[in-house]
Amino acid sequence: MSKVVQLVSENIKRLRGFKKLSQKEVCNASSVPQGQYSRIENGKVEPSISTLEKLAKVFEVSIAEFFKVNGVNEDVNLPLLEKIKLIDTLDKEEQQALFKMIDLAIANKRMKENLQNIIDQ
Amino acid sequence: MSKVVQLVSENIKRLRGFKKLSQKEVCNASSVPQGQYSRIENGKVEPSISTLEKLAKVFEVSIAEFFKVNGVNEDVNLPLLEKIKLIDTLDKEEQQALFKMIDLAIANKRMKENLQNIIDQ
DNA sequence: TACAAATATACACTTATCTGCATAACTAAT
DNA sequence: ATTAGTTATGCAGATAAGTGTATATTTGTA
Repeated sequence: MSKVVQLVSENIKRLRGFKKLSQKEVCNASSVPQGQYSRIENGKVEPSISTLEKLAKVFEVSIAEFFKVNGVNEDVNLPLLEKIKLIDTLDKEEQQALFKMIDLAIANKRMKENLQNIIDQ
Repeated sequence: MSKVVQLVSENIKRLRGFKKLSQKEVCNASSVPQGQYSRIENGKVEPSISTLEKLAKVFEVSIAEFFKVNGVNEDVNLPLLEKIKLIDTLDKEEQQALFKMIDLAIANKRMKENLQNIIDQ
């Protein structure tokens, strides 16, 4: 199997692990037979675009995700938009934690502004 | 044909135009028969990963490019985007602090995944 | 160890892409 | 209008993915 097919299969396996789903669950949600899905995760076949489409829907990602190399350090100083995409891939809990901090920082800023206004009066 | 296949075919056609190549030239360089290539550009078939791989090489792009809308990946969480815009209104120091935490969360996730991959092997 | 769930494999069959080749349809320029 | 270049379409055979069903095989756990 080609390097790319290997990459796709690894990404699919990784995404399933990330979503904490069994093959059966993915297959029920995507209507891809479990046997075929197993072959895909093991790089035994080249999944068609149609199949990738079904799986991307279940994993809630773009098909492009399947072809991305998740290099280790290539996202240290990404532009803001890239960060947003990455936050999307985090666990719900971690997302919530980040949101709380963001909200806190914003609320804090607003409070400062309000205090300043009062003082200025 | 599905929306995605249409997208892929449009992207391929766009890339060929961008490179100012004829179908024949692309086909010579990729060893994809011209007839088949024409069908791909017109969304008559779902190109396989192998075929996309050959074409990506000629166009000097990642296969992921074929699945991007307007050449840009725009599957972003919109409410999150709004929050990020608010970050823009913060002080530089607070922005940096938040970004550090975001990077930390992302790095942490990457580490977990890598560990998981090692365990899975 | 034994049992159950999850995953991998087997087989027959269907369907679709891929290929090679041929040729039609379209485009542009002389 | 004719020619040359480009793109679209047709067809038959080869190859490979998809499906359904069944069954090994592995993994986790009591």
